Amino acid sequence: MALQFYDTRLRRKIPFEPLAPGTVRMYNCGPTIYDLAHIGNFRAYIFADLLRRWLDVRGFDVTQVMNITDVDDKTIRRSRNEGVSLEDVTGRYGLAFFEDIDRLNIRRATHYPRATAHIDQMVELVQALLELGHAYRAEDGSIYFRVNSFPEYGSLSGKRLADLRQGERVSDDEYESKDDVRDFALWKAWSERDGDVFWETPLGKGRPGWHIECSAMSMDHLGREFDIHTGGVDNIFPHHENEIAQSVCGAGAGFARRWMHCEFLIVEGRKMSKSLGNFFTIRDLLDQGYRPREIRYVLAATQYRSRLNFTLDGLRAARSALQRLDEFRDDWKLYPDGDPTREEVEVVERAARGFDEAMDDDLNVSGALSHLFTLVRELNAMRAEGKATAGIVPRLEQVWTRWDEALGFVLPFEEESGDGLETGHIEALVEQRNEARARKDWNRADAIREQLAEEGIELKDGPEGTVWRRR
RNA sequence: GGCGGCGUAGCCAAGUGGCUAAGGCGAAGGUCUGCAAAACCUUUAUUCGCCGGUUCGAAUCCGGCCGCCGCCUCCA
Repeated sequence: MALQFYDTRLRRKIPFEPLAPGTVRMYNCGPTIYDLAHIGNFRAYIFADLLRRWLDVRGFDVTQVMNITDVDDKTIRRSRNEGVSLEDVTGRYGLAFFEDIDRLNIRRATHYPRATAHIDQMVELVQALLELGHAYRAEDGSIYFRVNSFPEYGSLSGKRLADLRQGERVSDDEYESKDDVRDFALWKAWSERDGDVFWETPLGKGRPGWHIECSAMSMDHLGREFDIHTGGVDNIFPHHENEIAQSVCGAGAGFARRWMHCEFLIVEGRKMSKSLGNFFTIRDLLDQGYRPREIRYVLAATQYRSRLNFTLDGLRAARSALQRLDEFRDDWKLYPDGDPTREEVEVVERAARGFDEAMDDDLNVSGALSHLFTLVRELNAMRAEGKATAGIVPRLEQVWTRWDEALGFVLPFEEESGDGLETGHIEALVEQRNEARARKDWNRADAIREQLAEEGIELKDGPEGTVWRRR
């Protein structure tokens, strides 16, 4: 089966063919850095990461752009509430964001453009929209996009322009000067509330609207037309709908070829919210003793278009599952010499194929994992029967590495395995202990085991020998 | 009101017309073992919210019902 992804606009899976063979240009809606991101946000970033990784594995040359929103209502409000500068707030939470994505083993995107560094591009786009008659300046000096000027408006979300009249909750005085409640801000004229956050531009004194940054930055870094645009389902309307309108009208091009959106997550079966006390940041979970790798596993293991039920139980289950993978890797060391058997080769190749097919089919990570775990079980069973051979290990290692490239949690993270102890030193002690055990000198053997335990090394005695692992 | 989604074993979660309904966690047995710790193996849904229908054949398609949920102007 060929590589295919679900397209939000078409509402079905379609084969993936990039605009330029062999290269993919992708834009991901990124964080607004006004506070710590929560696990719901990270599900979206993990989704983008899984997509990017799979395209990497599939041999595409990927240019990945994720925006950083560093000026909007929320960042401004926060800086005012704290009485600090906007840069203070965005600097702090921008740093936290990168710390968190590193911890979660999310690959760095090619570019992380910031809104405040692209004011010129936004101004240009708004000017073009004004000239083309798609935008107008309202009494308050703000500039709005005229939704009526774009007949295709609503095609992504499946909303018809005429239906959008309904929810007229226009009580907010912010909207008073718009011609039509459905119109949205491209440029916000400076107001008291903005304090010292403003730019003097040909459009006047003010700041950009939220939607315009993604249009300007994606086109700046990826061109007027690119392959994939991702985000959370909540971005479909109005954010992405507005992006399309601005971009297509302003640049006269197709903008994003396809749209992919990741579902929400809920926590313990309920919507995540601060009032329910089920609101988690990455740091909250780390403080409770959960590991980044376990968080990544949970966020990745459910197919991105399904709603994910995030539970602490699930994190514990992830720990057990990951431990099973680690044990399996350790056990390769014990496979007796010999050429790979036909059966072994079949087990490995079937799993390798199954994994690829599942991932090719709209990133079905759950399906891919089932093939991975089936391989673990089958090879373990063969080993228990003395039918596993060291001859299979090179191929196994190759496949395993590919799986880690794709998922990012198959091999242990560096930070969790390395502690500076010399391998030679450990193996010498293990050797000494086994000599002691052979002499039935249990005191000596136990002393060595304890010594190693204090250094964070765990021993596992089995019929084929002793393996050690860093805890 | 408009648009859309979901309901699969104790929990999480694939599968969306046809081999025996993936996989993980948990649980129960067993193996290994100087002790210990762990690990490994096996078993664990005659059935896919309920009721009808279409079909040679449905968890998968259609209709109805019950339950849960999302979006409808700045929330991943």
